[in-house]
Amino acid sequence: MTMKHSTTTMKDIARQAGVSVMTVSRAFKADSSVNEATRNRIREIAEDLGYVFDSTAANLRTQKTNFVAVTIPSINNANFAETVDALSDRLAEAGMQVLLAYSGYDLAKEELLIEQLLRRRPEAIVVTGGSHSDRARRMLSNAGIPVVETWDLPAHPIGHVVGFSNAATMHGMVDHLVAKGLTRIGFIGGDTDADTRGADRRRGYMAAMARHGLAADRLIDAGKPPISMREGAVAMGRLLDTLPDTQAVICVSDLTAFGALTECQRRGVRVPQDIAIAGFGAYEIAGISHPTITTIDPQCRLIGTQAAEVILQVLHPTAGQDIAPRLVQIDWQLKPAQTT
Amino acid sequence: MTMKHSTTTMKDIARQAGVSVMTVSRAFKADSSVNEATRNRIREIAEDLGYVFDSTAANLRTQKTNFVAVTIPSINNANFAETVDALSDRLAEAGMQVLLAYSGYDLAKEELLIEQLLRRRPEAIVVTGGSHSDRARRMLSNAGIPVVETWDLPAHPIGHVVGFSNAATMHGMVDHLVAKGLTRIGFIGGDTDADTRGADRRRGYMAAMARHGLAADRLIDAGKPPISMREGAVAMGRLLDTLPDTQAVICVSDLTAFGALTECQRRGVRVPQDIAIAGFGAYEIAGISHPTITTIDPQCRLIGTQAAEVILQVLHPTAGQDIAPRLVQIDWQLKPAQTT
DNA sequence: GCAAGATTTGTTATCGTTAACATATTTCCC
DNA sequence: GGGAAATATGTTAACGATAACAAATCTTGC
Repeated sequence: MTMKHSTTTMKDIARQAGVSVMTVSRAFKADSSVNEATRNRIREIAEDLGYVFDSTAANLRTQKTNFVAVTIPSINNANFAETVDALSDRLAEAGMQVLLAYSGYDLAKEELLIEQLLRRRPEAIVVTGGSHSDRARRMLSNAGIPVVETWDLPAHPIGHVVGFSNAATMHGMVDHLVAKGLTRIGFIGGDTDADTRGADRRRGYMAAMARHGLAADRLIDAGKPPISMREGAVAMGRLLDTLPDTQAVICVSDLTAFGALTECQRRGVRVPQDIAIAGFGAYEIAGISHPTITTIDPQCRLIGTQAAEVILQVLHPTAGQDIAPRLVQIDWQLKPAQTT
Repeated sequence: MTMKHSTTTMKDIARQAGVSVMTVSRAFKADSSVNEATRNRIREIAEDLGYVFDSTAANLRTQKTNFVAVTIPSINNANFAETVDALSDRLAEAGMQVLLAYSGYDLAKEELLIEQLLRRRPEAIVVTGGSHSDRARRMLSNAGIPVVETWDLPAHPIGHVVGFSNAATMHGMVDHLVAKGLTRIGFIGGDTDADTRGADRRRGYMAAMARHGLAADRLIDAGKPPISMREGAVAMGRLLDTLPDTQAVICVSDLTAFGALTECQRRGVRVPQDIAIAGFGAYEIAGISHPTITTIDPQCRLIGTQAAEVILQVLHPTAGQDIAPRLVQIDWQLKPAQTT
């Protein structure tokens, strides 16, 4: 009720309740021994004064912050959003929160973020991908907390890994298309390595084509990440202009693929009869666009829950559990377009 | 280089540098007076020991945390993501970070989040919408920090407001459709008030129809939020089954509208010749789908920057500035579908 | 060369909470 | 009824940084 602007502390409550600060502190902990009457009186006074517990003090004293830091490349990406959502849900069950930051597909920015996050003393940190600046790697190694790299299988992991091979998914995709008798297969993706997972997919496409003895020379650069629908449409226009005999095109994501699809629709090019379109990510749109889009489901939510699981196991090891770095490989799945 | 697991503090650096802790503290502040040689030596030792500044301690001592708490209904929503992105960009310029939390369109969960966020002592808090539980309202009022409600124009604002009338946008949309000679106009949206902005849009549609003397009886319930593409497709199916003479349908968001569009495509119903489809949010898909979707641009990024602006003004008031609650009304824009 | 000011460094106390230990009070059983 | 165990509360110091003040050292001008 009271309209206090200066913050109320346990001291204020203690004074009013005629007890020590320690008793007030105990009154807010579930398991501590305080007389029920006293506890209720303290809680009432606290509510009355509009008291809000101060985590900053508790964090310092207990050396626990109860949150996990997470970096993702972009906040505006349904794939990462789902991973974070799943991670967050699982951690919440254990009373932990997520502190989210995003790098804008920029490793220098990521380094800065990691430093800022570590300053807040998270219990663990989850990063997207296996590529980081040297200093970022060093900071993560020295942080003394569990580190989980996700969405990738780094050649030299820093700590734990929950991910999959982006290149392998493209092998799966190329195999799928070749099995359908398609051979002139293109790829639409970014031109830089800023999106390392996108770049891995591009390399995977090239390797897979080579393995089939096919030319991987239908590569369309769609510019700097994030590459979304608009870029996909433009790139598809270029592909149709320059290499009209292309039979199939793999896009770095479903959003790009959908953009490409719309460009075909605008030009009267029939999909999949004239050209087949594949994407990545199992975004909602892949399953609902008309026609639907062949895609790879990287199991975004599973990545999140597994990352949470690793963190919880490492932070609260049950007897007989090893402390070795975990490597959780996620089984992605190819989801073919529904043929109508 | 050193692989310390127990955390290094300023004390360790001070000892090694032969100075007091205070000097170490100063060596990390840009403006403080420390001998250049000493500062460099301290910085080197810090780097060498893998020192990471401890914000939890600084936060407690200075009573400043340099972050702004933000709640949004869903992390997987491009509209809110853009607002947060813009907010975050602007705040970063002022050296502040964003702590993001999402409520899952649940006011009880929002209350819990707000409490958890306030415990971490943010400098300000930004919430989405103007509907909150009583306790949440009370906590926000008493927090003693700037509060900004966004994406809405609450009847009884808690503090500052940066938003627009969701109902008004639907008036604009209905006017637009009626001007095209369409009268049998439906609405696809949620069945509950959990998504308060969605509910406001529905009410806006009904009021606007009434104002034109038209029946607002073509309401299709698409279920509980979040309502996305799948729900839009299902709802459109129901609409076409039950009210096939409908001339236009307004959807609670562009994602829903796109889902509806695909259902029409699957059924061979021509858009916009047989039925016009409108959405909300100016999502990328509205401008790129084939055909494109008439939509309302709520200026997501502008909401974010303006919210940041309000916060910065209130936290660092320049001379002669009033301290009255700000009301920033955002000018949404109707973006008609491109007629081919 | 020396006082006055500028620069650099140190000392002490503190932010709000809680672990660890100490003490007071109650309960319970023989 | 007395003493051990259980329960309830208090005291002290600490987490790691920094504001405020104090002191030491270096400049500078005349």
